[in-house]
Amino acid sequence: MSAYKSDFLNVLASRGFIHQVSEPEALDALARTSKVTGYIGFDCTASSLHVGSLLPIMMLHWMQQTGHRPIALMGGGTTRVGDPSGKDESRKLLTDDMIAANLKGIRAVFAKFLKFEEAGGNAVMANNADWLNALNYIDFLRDIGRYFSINRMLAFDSVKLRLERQQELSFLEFNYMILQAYDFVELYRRHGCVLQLGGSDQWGNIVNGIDLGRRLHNAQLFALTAPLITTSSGAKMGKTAAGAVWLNADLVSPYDYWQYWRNTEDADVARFLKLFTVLPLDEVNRLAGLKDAEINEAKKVLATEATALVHGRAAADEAAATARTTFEEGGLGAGLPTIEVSRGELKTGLSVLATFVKAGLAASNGEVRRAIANNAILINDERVTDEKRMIGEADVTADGVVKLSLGRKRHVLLKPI
RNA sequence: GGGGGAGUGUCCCGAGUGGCAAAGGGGGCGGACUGUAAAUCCGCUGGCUUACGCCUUCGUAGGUUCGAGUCCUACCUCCCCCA
Repeated sequence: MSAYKSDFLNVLASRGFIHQVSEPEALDALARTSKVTGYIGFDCTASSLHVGSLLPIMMLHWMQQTGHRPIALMGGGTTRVGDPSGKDESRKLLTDDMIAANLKGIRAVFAKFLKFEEAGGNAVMANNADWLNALNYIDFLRDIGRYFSINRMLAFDSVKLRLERQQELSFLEFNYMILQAYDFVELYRRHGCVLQLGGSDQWGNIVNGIDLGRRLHNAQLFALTAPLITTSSGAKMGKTAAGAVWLNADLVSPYDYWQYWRNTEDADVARFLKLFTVLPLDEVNRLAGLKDAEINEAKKVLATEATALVHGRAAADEAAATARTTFEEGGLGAGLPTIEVSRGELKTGLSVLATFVKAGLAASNGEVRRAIANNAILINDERVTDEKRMIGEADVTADGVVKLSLGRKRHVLLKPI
């Protein structure tokens, strides 16, 4: 199904990771005969990566699995500049403290997907602040800047779009692509890295690095980009009403993470199984063949496997079990999100409005009121019609909790302590 | 430096004659139908309030007015034309 001879490109291609490759034959040959070192840069713009970043991480994972060496590059330096690619407006400048904190949050995720030295693997974690922060402006301009043509930079999409839409592009951001190109070359020097992977929007930035490598060291470097993943309905991956689907457990619980994947649209199941799980393709194809209601089985596998990658097998199984008792048996899943209240408060009685807000199911009392009017509020699976309804000790079930539901999908347990 | 235009509901786009909590989309949430899917239809989509109502909101700060998103002044930001 794919024309590649190397395991590396074969696996990526057959699982749907490849959008564009520069000089595919040469890279294929290289990957067949030697250990390739490749990297992806991750900017530290938030305290956690989200589902959107999963695709590049999976590429690094497969890279290592097929016998090569992945580098996860933290953008400690480039985040101080801000990548204009795909952005309509300038990003707010992050303070160095924020960047440092974000970097810390992001870093931990990689150990789940890659084997670093401490785990007996060859994966490398790097931070471009290590070399970018030390640059001297004049030296940099003379050594690197001389190779960049403004004429050509203006033609890059990330720049062109801003100019065409008459949106501000600061000189600071304009320099991002130069720094990213420099990163590539620096990693080539330090680690013999010859491949940069990334999302399709990174193509231009990566190609710049290839050019620079050729000019400075006569090196042959390669680019490989992944397609932009949207759902079949065209929505971007990883955004829900509650916000981004973060990978860190303190931001999105394994249960909610599992639910995110469980609710995948039918048309996306096969594609997502290939991209976001490590199941063998045979198994993926079998699951993808399921039709109609049976495809729900495939969705559960997708949810559990995807959750296991990020949060571990135990958490994934627990999320699956919670979902089963909650949705299929109509019972109380022990793993549902839980909030605690004192018995004293419960004895006095809690208002429905305040409690649902406290449970995070609604943002304001008004929202709960509207939800009640829409028949969306349930206590112990019983519809609430009176917004003055109080929650008291009598509502505590035999399981020792009160089940709060917004609609049929979102549940929170209220636990007296 | 001169002339012209723009900034709207804290997700986005976008209408707005002095009576405006502010049209219409998209997105999101909920309901019906289903399979925790899609499509479709319906409802909701500033805060507080049982409610009358009160409060906050149209770039910022003042002003005119019974009343300002709308008119006036200054300022900020962006865009276009001229220099």
